This record gives sequence, structure tokens and C-alpha cells, in this order.
Amino acid sequence: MAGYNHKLIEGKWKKRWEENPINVNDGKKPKYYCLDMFPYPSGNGLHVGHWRGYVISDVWSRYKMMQGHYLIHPMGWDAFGLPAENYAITHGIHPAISTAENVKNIKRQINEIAAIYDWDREVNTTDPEFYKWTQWIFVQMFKKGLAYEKEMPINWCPSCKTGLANEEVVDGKCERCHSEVTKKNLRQWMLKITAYAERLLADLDGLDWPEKVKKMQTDWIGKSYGAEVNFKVDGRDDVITVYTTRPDTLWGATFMVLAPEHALAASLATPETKEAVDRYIYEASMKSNVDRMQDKEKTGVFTGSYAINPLNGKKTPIWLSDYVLADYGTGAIMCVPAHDDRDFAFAKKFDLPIVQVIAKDGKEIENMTEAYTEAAGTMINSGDWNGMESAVLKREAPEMIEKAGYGKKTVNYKLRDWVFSRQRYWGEPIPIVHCPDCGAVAVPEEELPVLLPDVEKYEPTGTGESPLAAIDSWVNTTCPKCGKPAKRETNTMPQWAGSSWYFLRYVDSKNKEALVDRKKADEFLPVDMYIGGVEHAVLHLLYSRFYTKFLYDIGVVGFEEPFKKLFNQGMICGRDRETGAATKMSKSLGNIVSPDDMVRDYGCDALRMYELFIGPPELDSIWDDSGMEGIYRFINRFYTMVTSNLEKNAPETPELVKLRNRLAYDVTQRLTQFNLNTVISAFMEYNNKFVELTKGAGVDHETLKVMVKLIAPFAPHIGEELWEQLGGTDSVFHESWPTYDEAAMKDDEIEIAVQINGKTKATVMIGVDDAKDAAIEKAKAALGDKLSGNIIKEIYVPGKIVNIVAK
RNA sequence: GCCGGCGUGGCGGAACUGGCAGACGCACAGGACUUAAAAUCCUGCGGAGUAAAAUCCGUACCGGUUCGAUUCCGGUCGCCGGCACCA
Repeated sequence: MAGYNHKLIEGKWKKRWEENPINVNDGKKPKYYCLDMFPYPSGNGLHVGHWRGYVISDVWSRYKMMQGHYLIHPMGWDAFGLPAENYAITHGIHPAISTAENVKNIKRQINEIAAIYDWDREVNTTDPEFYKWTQWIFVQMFKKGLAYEKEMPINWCPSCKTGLANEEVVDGKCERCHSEVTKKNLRQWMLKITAYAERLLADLDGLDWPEKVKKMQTDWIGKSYGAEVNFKVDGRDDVITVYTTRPDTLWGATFMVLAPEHALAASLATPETKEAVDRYIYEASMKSNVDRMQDKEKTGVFTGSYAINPLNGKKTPIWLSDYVLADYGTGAIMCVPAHDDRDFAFAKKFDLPIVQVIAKDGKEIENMTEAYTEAAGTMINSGDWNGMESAVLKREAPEMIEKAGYGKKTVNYKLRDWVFSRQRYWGEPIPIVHCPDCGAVAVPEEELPVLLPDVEKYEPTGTGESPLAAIDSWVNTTCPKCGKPAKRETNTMPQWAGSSWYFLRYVDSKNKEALVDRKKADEFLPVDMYIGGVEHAVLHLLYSRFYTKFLYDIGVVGFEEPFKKLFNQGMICGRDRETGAATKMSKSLGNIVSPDDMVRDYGCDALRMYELFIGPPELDSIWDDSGMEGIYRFINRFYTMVTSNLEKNAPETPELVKLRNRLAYDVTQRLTQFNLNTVISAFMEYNNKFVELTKGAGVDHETLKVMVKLIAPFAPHIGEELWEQLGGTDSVFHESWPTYDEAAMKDDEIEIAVQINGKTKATVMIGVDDAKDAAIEKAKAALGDKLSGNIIKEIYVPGKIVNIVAK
């Protein structure tokens, strides 16, 4: 009986699996599609943190396999993106070359995990055979009017020298390089994701996703209900429409504010105000988003014009202020300073009237110091609305306003269309040709892909043009429609383009005729389980849903939601040497733990188990080398326990049957609830029990087999090895997952706590079928003379507790 | 500012639906084996208290509901995440 040697065992089984792949589709088994968020092939390689999600998905996949499924468990590369391009700029090496090298290295590292990846399905977003279809989707969107060009001020990262989507701006900074984002007026390609706002919101309901992510998407889409109200401009023909969610406060509107970018802004100025108005509009246009956000102090200018409140005919002054957003609602608001914080601040600053229209605690507030923003109270100062409840009015007013002809009931979304062009090199060329006569024309489908040409200089120009614009031979082409000379679109797509649909391609990755064969899509999709970090909550996960819905609409796939179930794993951090705080593992901090080292010293199985044991899988955890030691000890004890019971051939006892059933129960429950850290605890706990039994008669083979089958998805090499030693001739993963018999788990007698007035004073053995009286008798006997005073109440919760209330 | 989540030993963390708080592991201490060390095995390990028990206190803090609260409710403090002038 040799001891545990991870190198020998893991080497042996790696080879076996290569010779005899275990995940085979016999056409009879139901599919299970378990997907990892595919990695960006970074030059830094993987650290132990990257392993976590991959281990979780592989454990889950192997469990599903043992439940009789054929697995779709693919892997690929999200390989377009800035790091490769920046590397090219500094080292002069083509991104395609450095990317290929990185892929090779990371693929080797991923194979160390011993996950069941089907490399036949591998995809790479930079492969022309792949991005042909990324471009094809764009063309379909263009044809449906969902991809359109627009000249507009967009988020511009001066360091990356490219435009950014809203979702890529975090705290006013570039998500990638943390430079402050500025505004830049550019001609942009946009995707009309807003057309899908309602469906993206409504369909969240049916998803088995973490509530947190669903909420983030809900907030991001930001649906609100309200009314548009039309105000006539006094003495002119113009009408200004405002959007409000609080039409109940319409009587309290004492002024109106327009965004400086509003179409009427300049024209509302009178000869007296013209200079100030023009200056304000100009200054606002020069402010960056960050400035605009950081200016907590309100600024503004009076236009000199007045609007007429349709409800009461009152004249209200029209102001301009940059706290009103041009691209939300109508770009104009009615201001009710008594019931809105921002309007209140503005009214105070510019000394505008404040009229309370909702009574707070039944009365009017004297010397108001802050706005009363609740929609709770009776209406006052509101003409014929007086006496109504504001909460009711808030609900009913939109319809009342619509009927009265003052405006209409409406909804609004915070979601904006997706800025889709990037002024960088390393991305998919947008397949459009600009013709002086025909305008923007899609490249014909049979001419796709539009290949990304080689360039001499990768540097972004910073002018708003991509480096592609410098290649005349590529830019100059002919119009696909009229044949006249025309120019290619030189912007490229954002990195999210490929990742928005890659999961579809895996099920038919070599198809040259179509993005995916509809039959295969119907058979293998959608994704049953998606595992990855939470950082993509409103980026990739929203974009993918949008793409899938679009592809559903044009008949490419037959489902509307790509990912049925989602799990977000936490990060594994390093510990800061000085503060002890958790810090992201990074090269610059020198706190990277390499999985290669861990596999060499402790083995793949040990690392897999420690990745799970380190803490609750959805939370961040801090790496600790000595924890790794603990797992290694456990694996050795487990191996020794099983092998030392092999020759013993101990008989099965009721006690062992009970333990075996409980083990299967505990492991299955915790695994299916994703309490993966406690699954490992359960293995340790039961192993300790079995070690104890080994000292006596030993543990029977059936119990050992159950334990080995249960542990196999977590530690596949040792699982296979011990399965073979127990007489298995086929892979342990072709065995079915152990079931449990709840009746066989039960004890006849159990120990329960006996309390007096809720404090535990003794324990007692109680028969599980004991009646209340019998249980209480036994409990009293166990208490002996500790029990005194008058007994007021006796409580017996079967299996849990006896509590005697005495005085 | 608004919205979510969390707060348990020296550390990572357990505790199913309100029922013996601290499973499992790490660290630490003592012991066995060894010439010795490592490895391994055994024992202990929230705090106060005691010769040992008994007993008391203890799940961020204050209060409530309950026979009984880490779990439910109200308030306070702290940490983390999301959004950020979206009318």
C-alpha cells in the first residue's frame, strides 16, 4: 500500500482522459451547457484567483455529468482589446502574434485545472472566421435600423484615445485606465439598445440570477412612470414639453429649467438676457462630465421668457441650468422646489418662489429648510386638486392630464443607446462603406469578413480617427450599391462585440454557412449555467441579452434569454503585508500566487479543493498558504483511509449505512445550494469519522465507493484512482451520482437539549417517536433537582428541544 | 445623497424553517513516536471563574417581540458594493 503521490496519480489520469475522453455525446443523454466567462488572453497568465470560477464550473459540470448529462463545457478567447494593442505600440509586435502566444500559455495553465473542456469547440474573437459573424450581426442590425450613425458629444478617454460607452465610464473615469473622461463631438455608430429596454427589463423576472445583478440591471435600465406636460411659451408659438414623475405637484411648479443643450434654449433669450444666456450655453458646452458632476453648487441663467402652466394659467420664469440633462426625458423640467431637493436648492440660490402643495403631517411647513419629497399627504394650494391624497394623485394625474389635453401619460428609461465605435486598431472593422451618393452602405454579406488590415503604426491618432484611416489602399474602395469610389468605415467595434454572442458559436464553432445552425442551436442552447465575475453585471451581461433578443427576432435562435442561471464567484485576493487587508492580486504589488507552483507542490486536486474551501464561493477571499497545507493533509488522510480499508473488506453495518446516506445527503444538498466551502467541510468531517472506524472493524466497500463518487467532481484524479482501486473498470464519472434514503439516515434515539426558561441545563436521549409526555418525563428526570418552582409551561419541539418554563 | 448587502473566537468561516453558538480548517499549546528534527498521531483551545467543577458573560451597539433570537422587528454605529443632479 503506497502513500499518496499526487504527481504519479495525476499524471496517470491525465493521460487516460486524453486517450479516453469521458464526455461523449451518444445522442441519448440530455445536454447540459455550463459556461465560463471566457478570458482575455493576458500576457500575465493566470493566478490562483482565476482558477476559482473554472473550478466551480468544472465541479458543477462533473456533477451534471454524473446525473446523466452530455456536457457542453467550452472555452475560448476574448482576444480583441487594448492591452494587446498597447503592447504592440511599445514593442512593435503585432497583436495577433502576442495574442497567439498568450493563448498558448493560458491554455496550458487552464489544462492544469483538469477541467473537462471540449477544445474542439474553441473560439477566438479575433479569428476572421469568428468575427465574420460579429460583423454579420452588425449588418443585420443596420438593416433593421438598430445600428445608426450620429454626431454627438460622447465620452472620450484622452489616454486610450477612444470613445466609450456609458457602461464603460465608472465615476466619471475610464473603466480601463482610470483617466478622467471628457466630452468629444464625434460621428459615432450607435446600437439602439433602448428599443429593447422594456423587454430587457421585463424578462429579468424569469431568470435564475443573483438578485443583486438583476437589481443592477433594473436600475441601469431605470424605468420611471410619469407624464409629459406641455407649457406654452408666453407671447410665442413655441411649446415646451417637460417630463415629470410627480404630476401631482403640478400646482407647485414655480419655474421651469431647460438643459443648456435644449433646442429652444438660445431662442428664449430676450435682448436683455441674450449675452448672459449665450455665455452660459457656451460654458456648459465646454464642461466635462466630471466637472458637471462635481459642481454640487447649482448654476443657471434666466432666459427672460415665461412659460404658462396649463393647469392654472400662471406664468413661470424659464431658466437654463446644466443640472438638467439634455438626453433624458425632454431635456426640460418643471420645477417644484417645495417637493424636490434639486429644485429647492436652485430656488434658494436664485431666490425663486416656493409653493408647498402637499401637506406634511397635515399642515404647511413654516420656514421650509428642505424639500418635502414624499408623496404622502393631502394636496393644498392646488385648486380643484385640494384635499386629494398625493399618493393617489401621483398615480392618477398622468391620465387626468392626458384627458384634459395638457400632455400625455408616459414612461422613461435611463438606458441610453450604445456608443459602438472605437477609434482604435485592434477590433473588428465596422462593415460599412461610405458613398458620397448612397451614404452609409453595408458591406454585402458574401464579402464578409472585412479583414482587419496590417498597419505600420498602431498608435491611436487622437483625432477621433482610427489608425485604419491612414491606410489609403484599404480605405478607398467602391460603393457596393452604385460602384462609384467610396471609403470604408475606419472605426472598429468595442471589445464587447464578440463577447455578446460567443456562447452561441460554441455549439457550432466550425460552421462556414451560418452563425449557428438553427437545429444545433435548438438542441444545445441556451446556456444552463453561466459562471463568472460580477464586474460584468451591466456590461457584458446586458449586451448579451440584447444581442440574443435581436437574434431571436430575426430567427437565428429560438430563445430570448441566453443564460438561464448565473453564478458570480468572488475574487481571491492577496494580503497586504502591512495592513493585512485584502488587495487584488497584481504584478505591481508582488502578491501573486501562481497556480503552477501550487499544482507542482500539492497537486491539482488539492488546489481545486482549496479554491472551494477558502470561503463562500460568492464572496471575496484572502489566499492563505497554510490553508493549502490543511487541504493537502486532508487528501493524504482520505487516501490513506480508503486504501487501508481496501484489504480489510469490512462488513456493512447499520451505522455505516446511516453514515453513507447522510454523507450523500449533506454533500448533495450543499453542492446544489452552492455552499461549496461547506461541502469540503463535510468531506473532512465524515473522513474523520471513517478514520475512527478504520481503527476498529473498518469501513465497508460500498461506503467507500459512495465517498469516492461524491468526492470525484472535486478531486477528479484521486476520485478515478481510488475508484479503480475499488474495482471500477470504467471512469467514475460514468457512474451515477449517489442517492440517499432519508429513512435510512434517521436515528432511533437522539440527544436533545433540555432547557429551563430557555437556558440549556442538561441533555437527554429521546426516542424519535416519543410522545410529548414521555419526552418531557425523560427531560425532567435528566434535570433532577435543578428543576424547582412552579411549572408554568412545558414545550417540546420534536428532535430539537424541551423547554420547561418555571417560576 | 439614494438603493442593496454585511458585522460571529487569534484567523478563514459553520449554524437547515426561531431551538445546545463556534461545525470544518488554520494558528497556537501540551503529549506520543524519534538520538534529534520534519512528517504523522493523540489532547486542549470564546471570555471570566474554579484545584477541578459549578456558575456567569458572550454573535457590532441599544431596545422590542417570543417559553426561547446569530436568525424576526425598530433605532444607532461601522464596513463593502451599485447608482449618482435621470426630474
